[in-house]
Amino acid sequence: MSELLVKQDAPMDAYRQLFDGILSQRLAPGTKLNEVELTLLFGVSRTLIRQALQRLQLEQVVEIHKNRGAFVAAPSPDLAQQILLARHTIELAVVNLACERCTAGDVEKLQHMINLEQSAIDQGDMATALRRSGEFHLQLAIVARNQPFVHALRGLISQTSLIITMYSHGGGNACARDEHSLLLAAVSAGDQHRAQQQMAHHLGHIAAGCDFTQSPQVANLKGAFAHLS
Amino acid sequence: MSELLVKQDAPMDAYRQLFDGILSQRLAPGTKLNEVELTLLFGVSRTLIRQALQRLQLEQVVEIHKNRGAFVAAPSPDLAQQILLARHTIELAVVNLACERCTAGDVEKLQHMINLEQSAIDQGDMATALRRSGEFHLQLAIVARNQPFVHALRGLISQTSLIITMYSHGGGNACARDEHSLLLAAVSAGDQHRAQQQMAHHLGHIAAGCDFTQSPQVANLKGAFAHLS
DNA sequence: GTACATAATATTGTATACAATATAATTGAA
DNA sequence: TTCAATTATATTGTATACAATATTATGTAC
Repeated sequence: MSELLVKQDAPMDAYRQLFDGILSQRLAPGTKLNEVELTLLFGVSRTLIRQALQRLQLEQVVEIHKNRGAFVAAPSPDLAQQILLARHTIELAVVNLACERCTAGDVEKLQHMINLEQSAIDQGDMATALRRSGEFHLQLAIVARNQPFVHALRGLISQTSLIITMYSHGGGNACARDEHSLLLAAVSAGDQHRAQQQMAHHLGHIAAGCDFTQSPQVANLKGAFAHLS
Repeated sequence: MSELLVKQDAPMDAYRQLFDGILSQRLAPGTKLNEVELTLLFGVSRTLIRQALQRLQLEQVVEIHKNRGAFVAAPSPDLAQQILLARHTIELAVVNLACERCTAGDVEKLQHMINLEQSAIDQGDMATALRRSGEFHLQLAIVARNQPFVHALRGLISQTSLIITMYSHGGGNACARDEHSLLLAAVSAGDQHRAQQQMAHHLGHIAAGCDFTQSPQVANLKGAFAHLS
């Protein structure tokens, strides 16, 4: 009976593996995503690989250059700031709605996600923590019951992960748990003003932890040097 | 020499034809989009048709049901209101940025688009007018110089067209030209407060022109009845 | 005639084959 | 050696072939 639950959705799997790889920082910004390599890695044909890549492109996590191939996105400093601004706008609206519509069940789920994020931090797994942090924010949009916001935020949160990878200098986001907890407290209390303040403060921290003045460190040379060993 | 300019980007063409068809209301919400039919219409293989359909799906203009096929999206009343709310939030932010960044060239381009929209109205071609109206709003986001907003609005504007097709009862959007002109005046003057007020008023008109209480009129039965004649 | 079961067809899902383009390697000349 | 031109290779773009699923049609029992 359990075998029935292992329904393998091949196209979704390829997409999700790539997505997780990027958000877990195993695939650095700028990395070339060779189609046949991915074929061998995931055991599906190029058709599905290309489907996954196109989807990731439309989420702005991957860039596809005609006849050149797909690359993990590497947002410029200018674009990065556009992304953070857009996120700011949408998340303020989201948290506002969430205050109105958050149920007891929602609070429980959000609290659970905070705990998961914290346990990743405790284990020193910052990549997982970053991914979980993003999932918390996305869950807020789900609680807000606005599908377009969920859709837009999915891309923006993913891109934020790339931005942090590229521009953040260290421990600026260690305080995330407290901030998420404070945010959840305000939301579950239905206090829109305080929730928006918390969200603005939280997103401000992310931006403050980044340095956009120096050119980004695109670490895609790693693979190019690997064959010399 | 002119032949060189006719560089046919096949995948984009298929996408654009479908997109225009939907936004010009030639393809009603709920219409089944048969892949081989589209193959014959556009003269490209199913590969490119499926690419275009996937892209339209990610813009939420098309729904794809596994093993069932693709359909022109038909947002429910609930989803429709989520879409209009999201659009409201983003367009207010956009118009705010546009006030700060609008150049003389931008004003000229926006004015030109208003004129195009008006000429379509004058000719009684409301489908084209609706499409041009959407292009004006999208151009505002371009003027705002925020790529994520452009990206999100592209989908939201397209979906709004579907919503108007499904739920709007007639001449509610005839006043569009005046409103766009007033909006442009405020933006080019850099008057953020007035521009936001105009935008809110304008989007309010769209929502006011719709009736979400009665169930939507999905006109995809037309084809089903055609063979009886 | 209706309802169900079964077979035929149509449609979508995935993999592969071929074409077009870009990248890398090789050769030759200055 | 260095640069350019050319060939060879690798990679992406598109079309087609086959597999899996859904839809429709047919037939039979009641």
